Amino acid sequence: MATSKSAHRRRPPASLTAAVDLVIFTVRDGRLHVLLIERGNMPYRGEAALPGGFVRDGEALDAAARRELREETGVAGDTLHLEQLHAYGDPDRDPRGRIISIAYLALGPDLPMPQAGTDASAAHWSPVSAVLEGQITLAFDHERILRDGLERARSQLEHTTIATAFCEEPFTIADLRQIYEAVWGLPLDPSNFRRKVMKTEGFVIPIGERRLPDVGRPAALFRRGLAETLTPPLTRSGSVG
Amino acid sequence: MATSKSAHRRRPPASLTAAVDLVIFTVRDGRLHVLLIERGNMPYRGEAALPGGFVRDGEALDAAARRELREETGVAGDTLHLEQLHAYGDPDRDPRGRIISIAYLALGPDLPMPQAGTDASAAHWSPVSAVLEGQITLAFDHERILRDGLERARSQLEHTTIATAFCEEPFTIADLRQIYEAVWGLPLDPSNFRRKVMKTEGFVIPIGERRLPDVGRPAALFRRGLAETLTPPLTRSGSVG
DNA sequence: CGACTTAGAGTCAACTGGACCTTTAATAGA
DNA sequence: TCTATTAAAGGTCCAGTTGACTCTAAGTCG
Repeated sequence: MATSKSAHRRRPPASLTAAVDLVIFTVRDGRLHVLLIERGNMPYRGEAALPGGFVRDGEALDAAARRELREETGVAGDTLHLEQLHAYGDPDRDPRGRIISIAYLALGPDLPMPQAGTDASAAHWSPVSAVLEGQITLAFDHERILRDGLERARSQLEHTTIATAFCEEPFTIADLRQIYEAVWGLPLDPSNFRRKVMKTEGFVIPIGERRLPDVGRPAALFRRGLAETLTPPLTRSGSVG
Repeated sequence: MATSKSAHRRRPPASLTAAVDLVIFTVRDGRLHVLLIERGNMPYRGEAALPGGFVRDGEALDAAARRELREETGVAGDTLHLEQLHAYGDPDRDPRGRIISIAYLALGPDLPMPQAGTDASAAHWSPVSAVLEGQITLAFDHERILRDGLERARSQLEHTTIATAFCEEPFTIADLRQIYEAVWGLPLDPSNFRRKVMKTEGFVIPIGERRLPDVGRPAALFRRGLAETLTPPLTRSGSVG
C-alpha cells in the first residue's frame, strides 16, 4: 500500500487520529437496546453518543475496541461477540479535526451495568427504536453508524449463529426466538422456528435440563453449538402475520 | 466517539497515517484475477502488492479509493462497483510507521489496462489462485487483505446482484454463470443456473437481441437489472459434480 | 443433409417452508 | 380432584423450490 508516486510526491499524506466507536446491542424486555453514553466533553457535550475512544500508540484496532468495551461496560470483552463494522472517515465528521473512526459491533446478553468508578458512569441502555424514531439524537455521525450496525446485526442473524451471543447460557428455544424477533422487529412462528433451529446441526446443544416457567410447560435448555454459519439461512421473510 | 476520560487524560491518541488499498477483481479466461502492482519504493521494493495510496488532507475515504482506482487502472471509478472491505491497523503492519489501511473491494469487467504515463505502468492482472497457492507473495499484510476480499466477493455473489458488475454489457446468461464459476471455483449446472437467474425479478433484463457465437445456438443478451439483493440467494452448494 | 455444439425449455422426485393443528407438561383456581 | 390456561414440542399438509436429468432449438461446419 501507499506506493503510488503521485501520492508520495505531489501531496503529503494526511496526518490524523484514529478512534474506535462501539455499537453494543443487547435485548431486554423483548426489545433491542443499544448502549449510549452522555458526552462529558465538547463537542456535543451532554448529548448521547456511542461509546468509544482514541486508538493508542502501538495498539491494534481490535485491542482498542476490546479495551473500550471493557472500560465502558465493565464487562470483560472476551466474553462478548465483537466484530469490525465499518470505517468512517469523512473529513468533517468531527469538528475537532481529522478523526477516522473504526466502528465495531458488539453483541451480548442483557448485562448488569457496573458504573461506580468507571467510565461507564454516564452509560445507559436505550431502545434502538427511540433513536430510529428521532426521540434520541446522537452526536457526530453516530446515528448513521448505529443504522449500519443494526443492518449488519440483522443480516448476521440470517447467516450465522451469533444470535446465541445475545443469550445467557443456558437458554431456551423461545429465548433464542425472542432475540430474532427483537432484532428483526418481526414476530416468528414458534413452531417453525424451533424446527429450523433444531435441524441446523451445531446451532444449539441440549444440556438435558429444563427450565420451569411461571406458567406453561417447562422448556428444554440449550447451550451454544460449534457451528458459526447457518446452512440454510434463517430468512427474515419467514415471519408470521 | 473519543470521549472517555482515560483516553483523553492518561494517554495521548496515536497520530497516524491512513491509506487505502484496493482489491480489484476481474474475470478473464474463466479465472478470477486480481490487479497487482510492482512496488517501486521501499519497503518491499520490487515485490507485488495491492494498489493503493495515502488518504489526502480533507479527502474522504471513498473518494481516496476512487481516486486511486482511477490512477492505478485508468478507469473512471464511477463505472466500477466499489465497496469498503475492512480496516487493517496492526501497529506493525507497515515498517514505515503507524499506517492504518482501509481496504476496498472493486469489481469490474476485464479491463483494458492503459499504462502509458500513468501510475499503472507496473500494474498487471494476476490469477488469484497464483497468490493463494504461494506462487506469488504479496507485500505487507496484503495476502490477508486479498483473502478477505475474496471471501467477501464470494459471499456477495450469493446475496446480491454484483456478479453483473463483472460483465460488460450486454452479456449472456452463460457469461454471468462463468463469473460465478470463476469466483466460487465451482462448476454450476447451466440449466438450473438459468432458471434461478431468470426467475429472480430485476436481476437481468433482456434487450431483445442475440449474440452469435463461433459455434452453437445464439444466446439472448441482457443488461443489468435494478435489483440489488437476491431473494432467494444463489447458494454455493448448488454446484454440479 | 447430417454431425456437432451450445442455448434454453421441460420433467420429476426429493426436499423445504409457511400455515396450522394436536399433544404434552406444567400452574392456578374452583 | 378436576378444569382452564399457558407455553413447549411435535406433527400434518400443501405449495413452492431445487438438483439431476432429458429433450428440443438454432446456429455452424463439412
